[in-house]
Amino acid sequence: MRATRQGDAVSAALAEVDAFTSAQDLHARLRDMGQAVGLTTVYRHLQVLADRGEVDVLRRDDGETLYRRCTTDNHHHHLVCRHCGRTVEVEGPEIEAWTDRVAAAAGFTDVAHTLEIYGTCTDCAADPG
Amino acid sequence: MRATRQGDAVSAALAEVDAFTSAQDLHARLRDMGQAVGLTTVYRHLQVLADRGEVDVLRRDDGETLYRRCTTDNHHHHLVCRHCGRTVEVEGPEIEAWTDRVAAAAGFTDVAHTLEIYGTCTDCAADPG
DNA sequence: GCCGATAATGAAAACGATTGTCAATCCTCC
DNA sequence: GGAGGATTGACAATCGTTTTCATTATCGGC
Repeated sequence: MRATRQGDAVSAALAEVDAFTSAQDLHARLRDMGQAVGLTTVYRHLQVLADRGEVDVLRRDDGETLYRRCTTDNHHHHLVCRHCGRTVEVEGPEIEAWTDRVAAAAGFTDVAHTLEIYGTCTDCAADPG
Repeated sequence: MRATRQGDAVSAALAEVDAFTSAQDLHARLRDMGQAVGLTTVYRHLQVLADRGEVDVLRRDDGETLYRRCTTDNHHHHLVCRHCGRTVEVEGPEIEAWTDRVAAAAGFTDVAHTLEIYGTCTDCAADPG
């Protein structure tokens, strides 16, 4: 992919945000930064980054898709604040072992899993605004 | 909620399907059964059943929402065939303990989690058509 | 068994996130 | 400094889902 102002801007915006963020939110954030990028283009870059495994993808209950640049390349899960989106990455080898064991017991192959933990972070618990 | 032909039909259709099923799929299934129910009505009943905890809800990667009448009322997870939707319910007390422990360590409160396991069931592995 | 209040239905329109279209624009390599 | 091909972005289209609202059906009271 070519280096473009828009691509760089999307990557930079992602790097600045710790929380899981939607495409629309990033679009607005870029506009506010004076780095306006078309919404379509934001979606496109997010898709490419997701395909490459450079961002993690999460789907909110209401259907909006959230993206986040994670710090580790290892398989991990997320502890996500349901108010502000702030996220802690967690690893749990015992979880992987458990899911593999359960799936094998049922005769399932080609196994993958999704696990996300939702809660209220300390900041949001202190300031429920 | 009043007893209606449509409500009964939706519940009956759900009872007949083992797999996680979409609203649109149920709608078509009902029509084929000669028990046609408006799509809007199917959505409405599914929403009510989901709110009551009588059906479990799952979101597919493409955004479609899937529903399933589960056999246990206990908190459990799903081992879902990504080809046919056939589902095995699994419980994992150690998972609950782990997520609670991890969340507490990070200071998160009001914790919940989602965990689904996806794979290929024995039937679909035998007949990849 | 009938009636009326009111809940349920469903066709069509609205909605919202996302994706496709396509002409204009921008990189990159020569 | 082009030429050529990828990238952009305004707009329209898509698709699952929800809302609207006039019509229909249910059920408690008579």
